[in-house]
Amino acid sequence: MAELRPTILLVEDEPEIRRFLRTSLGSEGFRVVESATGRRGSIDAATHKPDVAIVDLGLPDMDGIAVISNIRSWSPMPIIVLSARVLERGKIEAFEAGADDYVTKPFGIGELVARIRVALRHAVRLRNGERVLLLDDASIDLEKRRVLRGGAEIRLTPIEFRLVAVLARHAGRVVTHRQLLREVWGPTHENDTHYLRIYVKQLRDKLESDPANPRHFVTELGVGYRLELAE
Amino acid sequence: MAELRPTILLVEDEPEIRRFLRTSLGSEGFRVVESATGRRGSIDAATHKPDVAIVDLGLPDMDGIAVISNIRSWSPMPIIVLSARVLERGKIEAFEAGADDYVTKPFGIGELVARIRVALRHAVRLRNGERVLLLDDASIDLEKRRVLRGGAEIRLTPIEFRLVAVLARHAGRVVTHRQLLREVWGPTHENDTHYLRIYVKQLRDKLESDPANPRHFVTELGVGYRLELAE
DNA sequence: TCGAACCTTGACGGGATCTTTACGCGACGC
DNA sequence: GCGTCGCGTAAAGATCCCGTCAAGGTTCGA
Repeated sequence: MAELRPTILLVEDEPEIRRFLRTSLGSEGFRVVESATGRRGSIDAATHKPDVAIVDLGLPDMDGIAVISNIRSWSPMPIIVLSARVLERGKIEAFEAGADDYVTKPFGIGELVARIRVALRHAVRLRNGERVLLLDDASIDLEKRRVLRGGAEIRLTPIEFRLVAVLARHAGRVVTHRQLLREVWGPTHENDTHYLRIYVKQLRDKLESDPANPRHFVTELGVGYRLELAE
Repeated sequence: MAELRPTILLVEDEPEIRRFLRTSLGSEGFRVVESATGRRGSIDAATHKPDVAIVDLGLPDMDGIAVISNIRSWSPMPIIVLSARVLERGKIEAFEAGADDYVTKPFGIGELVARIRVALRHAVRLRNGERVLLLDDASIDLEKRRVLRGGAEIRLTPIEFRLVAVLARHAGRVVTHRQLLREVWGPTHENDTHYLRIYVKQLRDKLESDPANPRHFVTELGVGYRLELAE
């Protein structure tokens, strides 16, 4: 019969961390497949088709970024990055390569499990290719290009709409400043992160129930923004 | 007596898919007319005057795009495209040829039925079997090319009529400037957005109860126009 | 041949939208 | 404690887009 537990691929070279995660995640009800190198990780991702991949950035043979790009070239599976570096530009590179989330060592197992659960939820949503996004308070119909909030229609300007559209396409995943700017304003404005602050605020004002404490348009400090949909 | 069930023309070469859709759509209350080739499809569209046409893009004898152009040259009937290609190219071409909606294989029958219903809802069938669009104040008969308002007939010029027809086919969703210009004036006038302003105003003057505050011919700033039908 | 209906073209004003500039705040490192 | 960096906020200026009016120009039928 089919395996019911979600499968997690763990690409990590340090044996102690592997052992630690094997037992912790196992007791949380996950099935764990381990790869000690980037090369094996890329292969195991294809053969085991895990529900989530956890990739350490500090791999010996192959850069973790390469593993991410590799997986992302053929699969939309959620990828969570594990890294010791705190404010490294590796973080941004990881997101641009297609990572979904990022956990810095040392990390609490509770935090990691929570992020895995979030990633699994998103994956389910992605599979039905929903074209109507639900926020707590509002709904966004990408096809009809319409936004409703409490029954009333909200007007979005062209740029505002393009911005939600890009964020929505990567819903639940961080989109870097550069990516957003490139897709909305074009490659010539890749450095005008200022625009983002302005327009994200406008979207919050229009779509968040409490714009001062955004629950959906989440800022990832130093990296970019993430659109979190309703449960 | 007249057939009450909506008629659907299915232009599809693969027998299994035809059989699958014949039974599924039949049990949903539709009458299905089948054409195995593009050539026959173009003919059947004219003879059976279906309420909706479903066209597969991967036809053997004649490209599905050609079938769409063919139908669109003489009828505003809703056309839903069926295609295995994930590629954007075919999609865009289909829309530019005049398709109204797009479903990619493999598709759920539920999704297809929903889209058929949407396409049908745009036109209301009257007692005598005619299909007309209802605005608060006026009614538009696309087949007979007649517009009534408060019992009296309103004259639309050829271009005005083509413009409502295109908007009506996509009722409820935005149609871009480019698309409108291409379908009404032809590809050589894709940039003359000025025409649209003029003719949209004329349509508003003729069909809106308060032309200064249009409720049906809605402008989407920087994007295009949208026709909003009565509830 | 003439006129009416229709389509095209140009000009202008107002408003929505985008861009630019400025400032406050908290986190962080020195 | 101080300066820097990234972010949020606010508001003014510039720009773009749309609606409107009106004057040619063309087509078509009377």
